[in-house]
Amino acid sequence: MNYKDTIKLPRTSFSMKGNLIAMEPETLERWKRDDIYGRIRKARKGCPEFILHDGPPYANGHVHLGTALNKILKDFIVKSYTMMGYDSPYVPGWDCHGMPIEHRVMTDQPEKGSGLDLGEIRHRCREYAAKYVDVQREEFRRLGVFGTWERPYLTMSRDYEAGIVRAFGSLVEKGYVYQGMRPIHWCMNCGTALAEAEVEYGDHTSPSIYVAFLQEDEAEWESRGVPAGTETVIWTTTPWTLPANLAVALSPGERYVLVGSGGRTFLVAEKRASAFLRDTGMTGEVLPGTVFAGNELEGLRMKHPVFGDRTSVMIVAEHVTMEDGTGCVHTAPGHGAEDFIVGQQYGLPVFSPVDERGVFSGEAGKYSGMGVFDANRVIIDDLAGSGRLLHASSTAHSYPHCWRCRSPLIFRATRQFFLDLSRSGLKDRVLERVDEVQWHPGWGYERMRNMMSVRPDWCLSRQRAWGVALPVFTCGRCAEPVLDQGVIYAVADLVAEKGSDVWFDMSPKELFALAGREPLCPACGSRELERVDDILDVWFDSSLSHYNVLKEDYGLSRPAAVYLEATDQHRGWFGVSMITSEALEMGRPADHIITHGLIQDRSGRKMSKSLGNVISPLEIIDRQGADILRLWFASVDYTADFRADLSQLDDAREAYRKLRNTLRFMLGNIAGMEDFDLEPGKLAGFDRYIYLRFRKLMRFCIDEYGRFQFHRVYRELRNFAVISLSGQFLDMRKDRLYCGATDSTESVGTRKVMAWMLRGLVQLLAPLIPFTAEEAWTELPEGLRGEDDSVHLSLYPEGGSLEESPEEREELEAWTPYLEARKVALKVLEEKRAAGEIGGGLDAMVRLTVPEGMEGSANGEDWADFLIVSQADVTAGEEVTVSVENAAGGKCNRCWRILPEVGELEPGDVCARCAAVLEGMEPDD
RNA sequence: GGGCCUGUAGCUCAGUUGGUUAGAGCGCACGCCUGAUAAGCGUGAGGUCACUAGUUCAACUCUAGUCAGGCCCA
Repeated sequence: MNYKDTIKLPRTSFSMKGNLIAMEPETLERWKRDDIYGRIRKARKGCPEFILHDGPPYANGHVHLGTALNKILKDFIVKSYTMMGYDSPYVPGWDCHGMPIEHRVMTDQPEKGSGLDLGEIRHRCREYAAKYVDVQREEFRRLGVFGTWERPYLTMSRDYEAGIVRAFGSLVEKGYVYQGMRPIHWCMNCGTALAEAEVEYGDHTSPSIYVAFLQEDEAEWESRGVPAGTETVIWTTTPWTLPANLAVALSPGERYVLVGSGGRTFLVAEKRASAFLRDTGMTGEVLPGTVFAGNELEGLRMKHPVFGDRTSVMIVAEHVTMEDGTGCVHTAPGHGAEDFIVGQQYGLPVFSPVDERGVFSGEAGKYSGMGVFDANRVIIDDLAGSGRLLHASSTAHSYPHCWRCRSPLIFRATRQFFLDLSRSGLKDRVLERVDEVQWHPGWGYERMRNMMSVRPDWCLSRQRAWGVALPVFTCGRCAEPVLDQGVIYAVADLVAEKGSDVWFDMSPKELFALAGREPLCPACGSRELERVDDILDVWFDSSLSHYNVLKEDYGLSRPAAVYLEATDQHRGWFGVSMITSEALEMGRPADHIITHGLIQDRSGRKMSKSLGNVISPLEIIDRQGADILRLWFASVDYTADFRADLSQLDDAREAYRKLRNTLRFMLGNIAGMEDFDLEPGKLAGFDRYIYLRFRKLMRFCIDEYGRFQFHRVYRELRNFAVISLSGQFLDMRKDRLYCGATDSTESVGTRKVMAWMLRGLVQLLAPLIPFTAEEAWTELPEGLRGEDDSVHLSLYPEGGSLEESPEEREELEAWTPYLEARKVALKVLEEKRAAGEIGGGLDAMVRLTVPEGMEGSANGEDWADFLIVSQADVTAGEEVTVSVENAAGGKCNRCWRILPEVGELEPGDVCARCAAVLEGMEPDD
């Protein structure tokens, strides 16, 4: 007879396959319709706050894998803390100003942006940024990330821009802002500064000259062991920068030697001596016995090669290489980035006697009025005339050009505005704040400290179009900067009303009028002021999110609990935020600063379009679903760089499948239950074990969520599902669930503990796979689910209720020998199976000996059930021994166990237990 | 060149204060079940713990260095 109709097989509408591609968008729709995020906010109102403050991604392009990782990690935190009972709002933001967008807008123009006026450029940039805010917003939502998507913060919003101006005013008021000089790429044809991204490198032919510097103060040279008359040789391809020469840089650790040639003595690096002779065509040799380390010559002075009345000083610099030239590097701080930095270290002035058209100014003496490239010839001739020139030729090399007009660029120092980090001990104060922050992982602290302590003053001004203007002026008469906080604050108010474009539309007179004053230069009394139309560095914009966003308007407060960004943001957003926060006297912006690694391809290389190794998160979502992507990210330790390979996705999918099937099986077996009131004390045998194990699991996962260790949560959940549930508990309980009497104490206990675990499991999974968890939650019987119709509204058990008592610990440990005995038995069963003596476990009868005291039962569990065999014969012995033979008796046609009584009862083809169950069933059951 | 970081089975991760034959899951191989079935169960094979020196009775774990890679600077 077929008894299939008399057993209770699992029944559920929770399908085996996820079909996430269809399900997720529906769930999103439902969340939107039900305003799930708004309801969470309401439900947690008044609870302790836990604010994760969003570092704004750049509003350009589609979401890539790294951005997705960042947002998903943030969502893990927000969702888990919400379920821990915190009020954890999430306000996403976007960084909207800046070069990449401006560059994009300009290159999209047929004529590379020529002909567009400033207002039009800014307008197009704004539209471009707005477009990508929309694009990315939808992509982020699709990931299942909860937040105020309908009201994010944008650095280009009027409020935010006004906040930038106001904060700038405050920094001016506190005296942090000053004007200084700094060299930048300059196009003398367009008369404009260029950002690095606008520079195109291409071939260019330049002069190539060797120039010998004469000593000054020969006695000092001799005291360092350098013979009088020794000439220091430099090599350069930009003769026109020689008038601005202030120093010669040597490598501190390299060896320098004297080369004798034609009766003269030259100082060059040992490694460059032969190349020097070869290139100049001179004959000569290294003079034996005299070697100097670069740093032994520091501070010596030379006569300036073109201006006899000026001097040049010997310095040492790390950037000096032995790849070309003489190892003695002509240094003009006004004409090179490295020269500028080393010049700052030596306190050299930033001398740049070249105007915006590339013409020498009055400071360039006899060259005044000449174009710099025209002056090359003249300078070379002068050097030849004075005997300073050792050799001249020309060389083709890679040289920076203007992206727009293609003409070669020059490096030219310009006036820039800086934030003074030494003012009021600002840097030291920031370092104190760094001490207050909890860094995850811990080395973030070292990194931030080291970076912050060597950080130079922050250059705030940029000669670009797309950003917030520095609200400052210069005097038309004396050229001094005019920084007026009163005007700045008045401008901020107007920006709040009309946006940051207003600056460019108003005259100095009108702008001062906002503060009720006439323009006036405090230095010279002139009323002729000029607007500075520089914009602020975009880092300044985003650094102020703590100031502009962590406030009541957004339902937030400061400091934030968490900042979470990739490790490159130590110098970026983390660093600049710490600076402005402290400069504005607002303390630290966040309690915890977490970093994640960067995403690379399988071999550790950066992902880039040109390498063709890019993995798109959007593609993964389209093909597999957001929960798979999220599970993938949950599985890795994000603190290290993440070598992403699509094959890892197979593993995430497998994990998902296993978790889903486990939920499905449990859902199927609790179908029809109404009473979910778990009484742990009444649980017996392995039910009790699994109960204690699950308590431990919950405790562990909630702790690890608290510590932002998602991959540990993932690992434990997955292992628990695979080993403890699927491999042990559920497998072991199939007989009872299917064939046992539904209303027996054992069946009821098993179902209750299973239902309880199911609910907990769905909750623990919710932050990681929010869509699937929600789907499972809706499948839970109402009595189990409780009042929350969304899993994301539900709360984890209080920490205290999960605390492990010593008794509980002991009780759990008591199971170890039984589980070990089970392992041994399974192994012997496998041997018999391999030998062809048995097939399934139910064919077997196991004889085992176990240590004294274990023979009665498997810790309250029937040994045969525990081993999933038909019969077990257990006796006390010295150690665990197992032998397996074919079970004797008849096969019960209902439960498939082989038992001796089968055939001796009525009906004749079932066991005693099944006979009794059948007896108790209603006829039409 | 500097600061910080990473390197344990094919993959993702554990390895507690240095202490017996380095663990797990997945994958793979083999087998079982056919009442979780495009499911479920079991067994097994996989690692000179990047490398080299040192400290120690003992090092994946400590020290120094090397190699490979990453980020930020220069």
